[in-house]
Amino acid sequence: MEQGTATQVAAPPRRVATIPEATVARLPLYLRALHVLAEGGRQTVSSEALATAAGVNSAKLRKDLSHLGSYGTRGVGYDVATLVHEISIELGLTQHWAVVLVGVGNLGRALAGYGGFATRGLSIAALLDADPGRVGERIGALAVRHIDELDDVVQATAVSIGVIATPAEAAQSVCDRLVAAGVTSILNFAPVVLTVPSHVDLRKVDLSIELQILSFHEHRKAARQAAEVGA
Amino acid sequence: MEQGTATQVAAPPRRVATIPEATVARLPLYLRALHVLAEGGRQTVSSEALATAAGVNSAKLRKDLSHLGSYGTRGVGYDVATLVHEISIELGLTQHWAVVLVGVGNLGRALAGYGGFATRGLSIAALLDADPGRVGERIGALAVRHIDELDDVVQATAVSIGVIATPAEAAQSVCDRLVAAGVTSILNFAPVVLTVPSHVDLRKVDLSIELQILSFHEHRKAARQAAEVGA
DNA sequence: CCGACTTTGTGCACGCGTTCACAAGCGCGT
DNA sequence: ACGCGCTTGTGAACGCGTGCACAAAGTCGG
Repeated sequence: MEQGTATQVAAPPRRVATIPEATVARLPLYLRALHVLAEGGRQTVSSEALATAAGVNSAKLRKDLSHLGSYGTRGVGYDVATLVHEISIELGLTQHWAVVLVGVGNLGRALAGYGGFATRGLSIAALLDADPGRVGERIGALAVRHIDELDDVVQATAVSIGVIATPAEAAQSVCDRLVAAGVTSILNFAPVVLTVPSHVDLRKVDLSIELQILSFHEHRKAARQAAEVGA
Repeated sequence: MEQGTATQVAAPPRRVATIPEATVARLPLYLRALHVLAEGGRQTVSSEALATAAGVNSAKLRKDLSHLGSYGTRGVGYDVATLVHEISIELGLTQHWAVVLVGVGNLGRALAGYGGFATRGLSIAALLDADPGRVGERIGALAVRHIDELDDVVQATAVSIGVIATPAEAAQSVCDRLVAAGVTSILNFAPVVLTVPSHVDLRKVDLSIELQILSFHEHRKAARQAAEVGA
């Protein structure tokens, strides 16, 4: 998230219509709900209905959408098709992004096959792995290639997003190689803290963390019940 | 997160040492970093060092830990073993939680095999699937059983946490069955918004959302560069 | 035993995000 | 043509989370 040091001209007063990070994180949610509505033949939708479908509060939804512009009609709601289009533009999904996925273990395989993973605008350009035993294996339409081909792949298909699904030990090394190859956004599934230069965007998903948070809440519930019985 | 309606006695003024949700979400991070330090033979660690290892700010770390109590020593730092213990207690990882995983597709298989998934305190009690073709298949130490055995499994092994890794269409139905069977915490990997009674904790992980957020940032970076060149 | 140094724990201020509540705006029926 | 009802867009208040900066508290060397 750190801006700093890299770009010396630094934030021109030019309005780039700054959208809050929290809003950006919800746009994909809205987009998914809208796709479902569109497939159901729905033409327009109210903030209330869309909010319910997306699992959020309607006021929040309206404020989020207001950051994109005024695409609703008072008394009617939002045009589903228009909103899909506008959100897609905002998320950059109207253009094509090539993704390279490194690490074809259980998780990597799952990600490669994940339907919603390659939503409109995003597509996996290559699957890479360090294990020679896995190289050549076909997963869906793609064959697994060796990690040493990373530079070629990035060059050839203009990859800008990398996904790391390797074991924790290999993650930082793979991350460095991705950065060196010119990848500027990285999604990390390995349970380690990665370090990247400030011009690279890094996001992480840790499957075990969510489970531990649930454990906490179970623990809490149990403690509360015990207290009630005791009281 | 909604409290409401279910528990009629509602929040006794009894101090249960309320910990901020944001802190809870970071505790697993600290725990992981501490385990690494402990394995490296480290006895004590300063907030500065631990913060770096966990990828957060040291002031934030100290404030987070202060919610658990005063386990640090001024001028020295925190005792690694003590901290591991205290965080484990807080997260409820000192007791045993049985997890049932529903949906043994690519993702389910990955989760079942995920090392960090079954951290201390959490273990997968059963793998369930609706597809008869998958029933009987062995994954690691467990055999896949049919979803209809859900109630038996929950009864027999006191399952309190359910993980949904099914296709989107099946998720709500599976969720309802989990709730009916008595599961009180659910982690959902299916890309749909699920509805649960207020006494059930629900968390979700959506793999494609993170990727779309990266797409947004790539898009932004591209737009900014274009603006700079134009200027 | 004392003083210098290190590191925790926290009071405080600030900013972001959420929610309420309502005026402005639009369509539709009459 | 006009008012009624519905829905958006947003101003304002609030609360949570973050980060700074420092006093309190402990260690260690002399």
